[in-house]
Amino acid sequence: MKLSTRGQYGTRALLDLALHPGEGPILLRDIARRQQIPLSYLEHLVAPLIAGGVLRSTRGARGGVSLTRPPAEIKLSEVIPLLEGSITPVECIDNPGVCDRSRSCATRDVWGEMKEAINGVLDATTLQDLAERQKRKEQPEAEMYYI
Amino acid sequence: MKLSTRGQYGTRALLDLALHPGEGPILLRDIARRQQIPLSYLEHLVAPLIAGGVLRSTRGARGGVSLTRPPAEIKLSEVIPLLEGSITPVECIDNPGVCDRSRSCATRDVWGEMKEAINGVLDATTLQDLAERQKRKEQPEAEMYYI
DNA sequence: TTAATGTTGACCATTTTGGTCTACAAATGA
DNA sequence: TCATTTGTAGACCAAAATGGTCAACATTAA
Repeated sequence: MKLSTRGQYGTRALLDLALHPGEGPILLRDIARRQQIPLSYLEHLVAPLIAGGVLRSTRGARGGVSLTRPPAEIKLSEVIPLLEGSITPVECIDNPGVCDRSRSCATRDVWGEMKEAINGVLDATTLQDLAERQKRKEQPEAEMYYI
Repeated sequence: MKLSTRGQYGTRALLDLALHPGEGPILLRDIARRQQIPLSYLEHLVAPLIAGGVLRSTRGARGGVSLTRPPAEIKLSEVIPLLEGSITPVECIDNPGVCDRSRSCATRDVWGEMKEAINGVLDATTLQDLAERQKRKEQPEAEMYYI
């Protein structure tokens, strides 16, 4: 039940973009540096995000990548499948035909509930939410003084 | 975010045992046949379940494996970690030291929520629950007549 | 036109997955 | 006691997934 580095890095890259709104295209090189992701690997991660309509790229000098929509309108439930493929814990949830037992399998029901639980978390989180949490973590003093 | 065959097969094997209560040791060979699991692979899956105190084995003629406790007292949240290792989506949840960024990483929070969501489903499901669901699936006619 | 970008695809080493096979240990029952 | 029936343990293996790197190329701004 692990998230691969594709999902982890890809999400970090998108959060990085959400933290730099209205600055025009952001260099992959800068995202890679700030998020500690190998540039040549990050290049592969942006491809499915562009294909999925989450990112737009600008080539050439002063190029880079930018979000196609405001961060508040991009949910992780949209983004993670682009990076990782379906989040289903077992193939037979999305595609019952892969197993004879699907119709009458009690364990399958549980894996279905698990998928819904995971999706619930991803669907409730936008890039805006991530960016706000991140900003809060970087100024912990502010609210601490008032406790 | 996939469950490996270890978790799938192991859970099916335990469900199989929960469906045969009070019959003494059950042959691995029979579990393997009913659950369509290669016997020589199943042998490897029972080892961690025995080590984890969920199964007891009896060697020799008339041997087999049996549950150490009533199915209602065995939750999937106990069993799945034995088969799959920790269910955490990313290592830094269980062990923050693996990543510099842990302390201030907003994405990490989301992976933590995801872990809790998954654990919630597993913790709410016992082998007894699975067995009951399974029996219901195998006699769908019964309640259908009264709808 | 050239330098600065992103794009694409080939390539690769390592790890994980999903097993098989063989030798062995223990218990039963004849 | 001995043959048979079980589970146990470990070595071994092929295939796939993971996590990259690298080089050639396409596009655009200055």
